[in-house]
Amino acid sequence: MFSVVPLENEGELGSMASVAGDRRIVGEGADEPATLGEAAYQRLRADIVAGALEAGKPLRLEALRHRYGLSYSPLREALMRLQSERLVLSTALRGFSVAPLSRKEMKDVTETRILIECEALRRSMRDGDDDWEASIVAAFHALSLQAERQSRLSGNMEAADMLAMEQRHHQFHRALIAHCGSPRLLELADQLHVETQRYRLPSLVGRVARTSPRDVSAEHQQIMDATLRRSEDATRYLAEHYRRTAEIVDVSIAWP
Amino acid sequence: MFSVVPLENEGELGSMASVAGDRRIVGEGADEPATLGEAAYQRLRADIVAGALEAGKPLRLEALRHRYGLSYSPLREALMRLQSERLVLSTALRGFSVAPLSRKEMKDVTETRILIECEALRRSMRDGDDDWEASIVAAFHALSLQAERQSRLSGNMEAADMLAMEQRHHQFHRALIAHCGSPRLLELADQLHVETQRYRLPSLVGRVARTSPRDVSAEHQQIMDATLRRSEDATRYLAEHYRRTAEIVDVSIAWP
DNA sequence: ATCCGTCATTCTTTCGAAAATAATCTCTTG
DNA sequence: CAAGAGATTATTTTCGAAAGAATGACGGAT
Repeated sequence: MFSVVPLENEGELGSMASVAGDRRIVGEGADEPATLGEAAYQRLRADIVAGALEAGKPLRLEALRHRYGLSYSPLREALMRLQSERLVLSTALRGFSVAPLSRKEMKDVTETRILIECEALRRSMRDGDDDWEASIVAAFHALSLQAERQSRLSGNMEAADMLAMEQRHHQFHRALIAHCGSPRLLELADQLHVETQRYRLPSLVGRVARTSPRDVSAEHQQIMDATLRRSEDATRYLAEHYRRTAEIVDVSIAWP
Repeated sequence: MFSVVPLENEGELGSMASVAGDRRIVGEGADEPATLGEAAYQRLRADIVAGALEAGKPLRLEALRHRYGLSYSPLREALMRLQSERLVLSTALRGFSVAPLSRKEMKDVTETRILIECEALRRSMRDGDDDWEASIVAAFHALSLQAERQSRLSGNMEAADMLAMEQRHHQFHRALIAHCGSPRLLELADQLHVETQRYRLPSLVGRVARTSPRDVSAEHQQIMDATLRRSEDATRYLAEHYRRTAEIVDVSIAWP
């Protein structure tokens, strides 16, 4: 059922979609997409974020059709959506291409993300209740456990571990801002998160990124503590956290 | 070539797309869309914003097909895009519908817009040059002229005038933030602007909105002056401006 | 009457062939 | 040898028929 034809560039990561396994309690969970268009969207998105579809390269319909075993319609729909999310570019009658990466773009995404998330964090701190605090602590703990395991098995950082780590990380950051009360802000944060992933993931898969003696856990701890005591410091730490990451990615990527 | 079938509800505004006439200097300008999908997107968007496609109502493909004289593919692509922009909702195998309007939504859009535009204004004030200032003054002047004309011909506020006014208004606000240096922020502002239009336009077309003795021009003047002297007041006035508008729309709409 | 299947109907989604357009190549001609 | 017209190929875009899913209606059993 999975015939992933390698589409021009050799996909060193393959299709990393469908992170969650097949556990399903009732009819709930990260269920598989009901429609082929949705599936196309998810797989394309995952492949772009993971770098399996190289930035800047054109996306030929025929190639995609073979790669994913789908017809034009669902593919075009997915590409249309991805275009709105800035992961794909398209020119009128000349088709689609993977949106290119650039220093400038990364800077813009990072700063916009800081703007959005700091505001969301501020509102969450203003209105957050006990459950909100609890979910932050929980997410932090889960993240710590994963990081612990990771550092013990250091050396062979596999793609699967990477993804697990990445998910915990995302969940922690989302927990922080979850109580902001604005669906729009949360959606924006998610979207910007995906875009930053494009920059972080590929630069981490190969090397173990031990270039800088950075204690990410400590930074998270700091953000959480400040958040729980509802201090405006939290937003400062958060901004710093994101800027530092961007800085490291910046120097570790071979820009085009 | 134009057979606009009225699709269930009687479109009292018809398709208000293609604001700019047919002037075209070289090959430039607000040219017509190169592809049917793009055309579908623009017309659907215009019709939703103007209220010609009623909020909450389902969008049956067959009806759209007749209304716009297009086939499924371009329509679905357009709807997919509009979904990403929150103008259209869709459920897996149950098709599309016009995104509903709600007090809560409007509040959220307004506040998010304030967040984005105030930041963009701040950055513009920090980095703006002489050309930037000049374009603001120009946009303000054009807006004033239009408002002048409008108030003289008061009483019969036609849809065309409404649109012209709306455009000048938008151009003024865009000029303020144009020099922020972040494409993303500008795009977000545009998107949020479209969403707020949905709330303002329908509530203005029928009545002349003389419910409140509001001097909008004065507010614009105030914002511009503060901006030109690079005062932080500008962002406060801007926020107030948007909140006041939201307030007025709120009381003048018969919420569902 | 209420609940549960079954069937018909309506609507969405998908497919791949056909049309339209861009890109590339060939063959002139100045 | 460059430049341009014309033909050829590659690719995107559009179409409408066909497949697939949801909704509603009907009828029988509880």
